Amino acid sequence: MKTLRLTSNDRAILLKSSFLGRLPRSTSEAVIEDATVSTHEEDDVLFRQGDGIDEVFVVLSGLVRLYRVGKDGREADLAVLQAGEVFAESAIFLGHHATASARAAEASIIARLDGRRLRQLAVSNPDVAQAFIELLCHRSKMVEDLLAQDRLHTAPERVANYILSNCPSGSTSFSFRLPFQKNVLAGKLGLAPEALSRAFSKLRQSGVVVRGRMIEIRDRHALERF
Amino acid sequence: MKTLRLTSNDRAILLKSSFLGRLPRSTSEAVIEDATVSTHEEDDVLFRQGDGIDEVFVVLSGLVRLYRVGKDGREADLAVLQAGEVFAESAIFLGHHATASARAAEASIIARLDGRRLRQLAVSNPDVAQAFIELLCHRSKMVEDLLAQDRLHTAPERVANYILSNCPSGSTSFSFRLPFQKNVLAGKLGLAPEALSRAFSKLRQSGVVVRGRMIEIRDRHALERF
DNA sequence: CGCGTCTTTGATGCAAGTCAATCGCCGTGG
DNA sequence: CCACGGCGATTGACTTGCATCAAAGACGCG
Repeated sequence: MKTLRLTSNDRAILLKSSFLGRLPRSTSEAVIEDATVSTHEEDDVLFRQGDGIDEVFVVLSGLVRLYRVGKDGREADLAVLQAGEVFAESAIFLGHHATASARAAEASIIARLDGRRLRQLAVSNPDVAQAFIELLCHRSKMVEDLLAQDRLHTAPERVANYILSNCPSGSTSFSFRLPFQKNVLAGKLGLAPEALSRAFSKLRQSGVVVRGRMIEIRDRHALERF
Repeated sequence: MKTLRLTSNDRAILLKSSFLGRLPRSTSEAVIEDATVSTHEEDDVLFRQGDGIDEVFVVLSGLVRLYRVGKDGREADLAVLQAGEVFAESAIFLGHHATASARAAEASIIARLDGRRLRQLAVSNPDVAQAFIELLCHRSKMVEDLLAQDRLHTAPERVANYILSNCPSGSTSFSFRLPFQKNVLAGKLGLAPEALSRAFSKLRQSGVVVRGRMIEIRDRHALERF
């Protein structure tokens, strides 16, 4: 891990991030004033569940997995975060402890915003408070979605829903590129990699073609019925 | 369902609720000024996923299940809420749509707080914004906990953890009363009732005795090891 | 071209859901 | 007071979905 300065590209991503993107430009510029940046290699651990942290993290590039570990060492993903996404935001309000561990799933660049300063801003500036509230609402909804998927759907159904969520509702046929390795997708969906593979091959008969990271949907409606 | 006025007992519960309890007394008194109250019988639906709602709900007495339904009609619980707990708080910030359905799991009394007024307060009063932020942080953590439990632990382990979470860490032996029917507990843990039953009987050999709603733990440490 | 890594496929085992039958508890009414 | 009926809880038998282990196949990169 190496610490460095903010490039102008980094600034652009920060300003469009799921948190700062909700703020008026002047405010967000002020917030990133003292941001720090660090680079991490694949598999670097950013923090562990229970660690004391007082920062909010933003992915500038790369991929971060948020997970909990069971006592046998297995890791269950709670979220997979891409450029522009924010994480660990509740730690700064909740006893300054990480509620999960975080690890780079590929080489990544991460920005950190000081927790104390953000808390001050949240009281003095209603826009900042509002942005936090909306961010947290989205976070809750994300996790609720995951939980509901886990409890209601089988592996092929979860995969179908994931594909559909990456698919514009207009067109009947469509194709897109997975934003990460199948390995990581499996984790995000709460599946073993083998189960993901089998799910894909079951979906082939509903018109889903997988080649490498490219996913092709021949008939959106066949998938929805699934 | 019947609408009625706030009793003084209701007020006391509201003021200690997970949301209003974080506010200075003068503020929280103002917030509940225009609260409305309604009673519901067991199995009454309060709202369905996707319904337009612009209120925050507080359980005054009884029990409410928050759930999503799969397309086969099965219901997966996202939370089970008791007196003093707040729900649907993110709807008022997130497009005024319920992200889940809610149903009384037993006869219940529910208070409603006007969404528009709360949003106004959240911008004008930093304390209110802060209370929302903390509430949402807790909500996220709750759901994350559930997801992690589902993904990392077997049924008996989840039940053991549930028991431990109702158990003071000091004493080695302990007993308590389930706050609701086993049926409901099963739903909350993401299990079929039969699976919960089997889990309990597996835990008997670790010193857990179940009689009706009473749970008795003979040796806390045996459970922790499980 | 060859090697390592990611992915797929196959075989097997276990956890939990489902269906069905029984049990226990409690309240009702004879 | 006891018999009955109803409902929640338990138990058993079976099925299913997924994890796991092992091996082979595909892909990318040096």
